[in-house]
Amino acid sequence: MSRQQSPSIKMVADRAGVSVATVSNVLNGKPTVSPDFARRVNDAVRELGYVVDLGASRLRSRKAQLAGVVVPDLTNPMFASFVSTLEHLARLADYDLVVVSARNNAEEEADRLRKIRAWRPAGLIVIPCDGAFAERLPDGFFAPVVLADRIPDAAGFDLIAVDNGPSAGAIAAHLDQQGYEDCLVVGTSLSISNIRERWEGVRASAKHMRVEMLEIGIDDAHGAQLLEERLRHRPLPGALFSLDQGTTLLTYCTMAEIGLSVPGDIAFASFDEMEWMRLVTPGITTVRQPVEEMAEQAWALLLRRMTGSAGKPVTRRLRCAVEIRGSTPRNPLEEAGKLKLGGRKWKLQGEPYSPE
Amino acid sequence: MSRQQSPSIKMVADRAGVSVATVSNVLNGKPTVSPDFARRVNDAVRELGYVVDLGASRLRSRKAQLAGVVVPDLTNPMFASFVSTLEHLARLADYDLVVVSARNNAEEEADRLRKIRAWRPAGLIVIPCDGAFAERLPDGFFAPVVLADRIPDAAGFDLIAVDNGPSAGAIAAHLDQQGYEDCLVVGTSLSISNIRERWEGVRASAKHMRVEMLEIGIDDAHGAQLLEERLRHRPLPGALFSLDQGTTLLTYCTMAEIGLSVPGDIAFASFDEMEWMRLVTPGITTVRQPVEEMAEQAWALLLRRMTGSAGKPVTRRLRCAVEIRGSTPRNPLEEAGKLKLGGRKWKLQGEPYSPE
DNA sequence: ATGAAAGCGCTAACAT
DNA sequence: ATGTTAGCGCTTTCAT
Repeated sequence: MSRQQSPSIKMVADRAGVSVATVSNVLNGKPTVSPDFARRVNDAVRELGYVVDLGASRLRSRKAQLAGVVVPDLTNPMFASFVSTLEHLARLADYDLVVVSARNNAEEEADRLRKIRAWRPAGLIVIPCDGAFAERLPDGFFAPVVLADRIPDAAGFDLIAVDNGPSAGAIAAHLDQQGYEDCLVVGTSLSISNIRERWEGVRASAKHMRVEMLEIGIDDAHGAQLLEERLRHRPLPGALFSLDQGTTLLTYCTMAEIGLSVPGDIAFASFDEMEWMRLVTPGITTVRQPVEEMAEQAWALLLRRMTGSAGKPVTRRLRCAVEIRGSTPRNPLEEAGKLKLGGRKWKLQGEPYSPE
Repeated sequence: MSRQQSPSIKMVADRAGVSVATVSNVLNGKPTVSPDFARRVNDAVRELGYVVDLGASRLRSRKAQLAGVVVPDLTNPMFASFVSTLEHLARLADYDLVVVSARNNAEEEADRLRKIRAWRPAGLIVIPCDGAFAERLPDGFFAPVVLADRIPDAAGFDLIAVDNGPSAGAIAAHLDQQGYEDCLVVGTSLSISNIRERWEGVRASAKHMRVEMLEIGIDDAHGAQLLEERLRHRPLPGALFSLDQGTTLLTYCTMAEIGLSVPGDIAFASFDEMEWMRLVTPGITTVRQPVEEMAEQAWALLLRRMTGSAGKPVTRRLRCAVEIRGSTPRNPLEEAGKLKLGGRKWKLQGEPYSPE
């Protein structure tokens, strides 16, 4: 197999019998080319299978039309969906995208962030690994950055996230109204802004219900152990609310393993929707995040910056949908006549809002 | 916000008081630079936050160190995992990756394939949308291409896939041994090589059991209708085997909607493992594909080609694991004493093999 | 060991 | 309307 070279603009020019400038003009749709020349160029392009060299083109024209995307983990369906939507939007705007995953590792994120600069992107969309993102951004990063999903410790970035607090609060209020007296809230770590906001939301909204937070960390094995200890301890809380995808999976499996049935022994709700949640019986009550919309807003914010808009960093929050299912029924243990609310389906909807 | 330029090698050279050639030599680890100069250069690099411009570097050095990856759909967890593994491997080999999704659309795939040439990748790993892939590859594509997961109609590519036939056959044999007399096999379309191979595998391995193929296409709404029609028709088959992820989801929901219980009314098995399959009760019997290994092999094959290895296209097949769960119990309707086999857990494992 | 200069493929300014 | 030429940021001879 002989490794051939890609044809260059020079070869196209020679074959069409014109100058390279004319080829470039045809390719870039400059209106000053005669139809005859244009045809000859297009023929040559087709015959050679010529495609412009983006690297060279960008180098010379100083036009970027390239954005970078950094996510914590591509195998997380939420982030995959985020990236997929961005890809679509970028294509519509005739931008290229360089996508990298930090593989859930802050060091690797720092490395990717450094490396991605080598592509000279016109802008960056990042879902940071954790709040310390700003420290990992190489200083003197010259392109605009839009952060999504997770809130960094440091200000100064355009930001798009969901309304973690109110949404988690809606679940807590629901459990409250269903008559549960205590709720175990489980999440990886309060050092992650999302988890912190959700926990605060729960605390603010649980009127009658006692709430208790359990941080299980990122290590699944250790987390499962902590969780199992708590679930074997008595009294067992009436309800369990898990604050992120990984924790939900771990929790659901752990409960099954130690023989706790949902909702017979314990009610169960989750932040983050997964497809199996409507397949199991009963279905799991969840908060569904508007991932596509988050991607759209992130792209809109970045595009604004890349096309030169200045001004103070913007923060936008999107509303989530709360999906009430069978895993959080009216508390059967509750004393009769105590609370009489508890609808079957809520939906927080309406325009996204900007807190400031 | 003043949009600053990224620093150039020239600025580094000026600041360090050396020539650009020396800076380049330091950056590329050439051994001929004196320690003193190297230090001055490194200091300047750090102070300016300089990162090489990959576009310019690649243009001049004619070194690629860049591979393209095209998958049908990033939101499919299997493909996401494939990409994530590739990303890791590429990084280890100091390659960059350009990842694009065809968004389940052959036209878009063709477009991305054309577009990705502009990056001048040294090679391509593609999971094609369908068998007609070769027609969509621009002629005169100058880089080596490795195809994964799906087999194209035309030969001439390095190929890595799973042993669809034997694995699907193992499920069919299992159902057979469990005493089911007829099995409805459901998949999107036999025009997709995977589905075709799986169906052939089923046909070859079902000894006593009658098998029937239902193609439901890629349009979910229409597919659900076809499936519902068949499932309302009597006699209902004793077992259902769904051949791909999308179909499995659709099938499982449709069965639930029309009130068929698994395995009470019908046994159920699926090709492709999803996380919820061990969470529902009973668990779903599945074939689990070795996605990571497929990515590793794909990368190994491509790397071989990119580093100049010639020779005939290679085809490799990987073994899948068959996971027997509660959704395919011994057939309760079966006449006593007819068949007495049916173990609880199979695993096809061992070295991957190459059929030729 | 270091620097000057050429040139990768392309676009843009300018000349014709 | 077309061609000529300079030069984007970098690496690589080739002098020194």
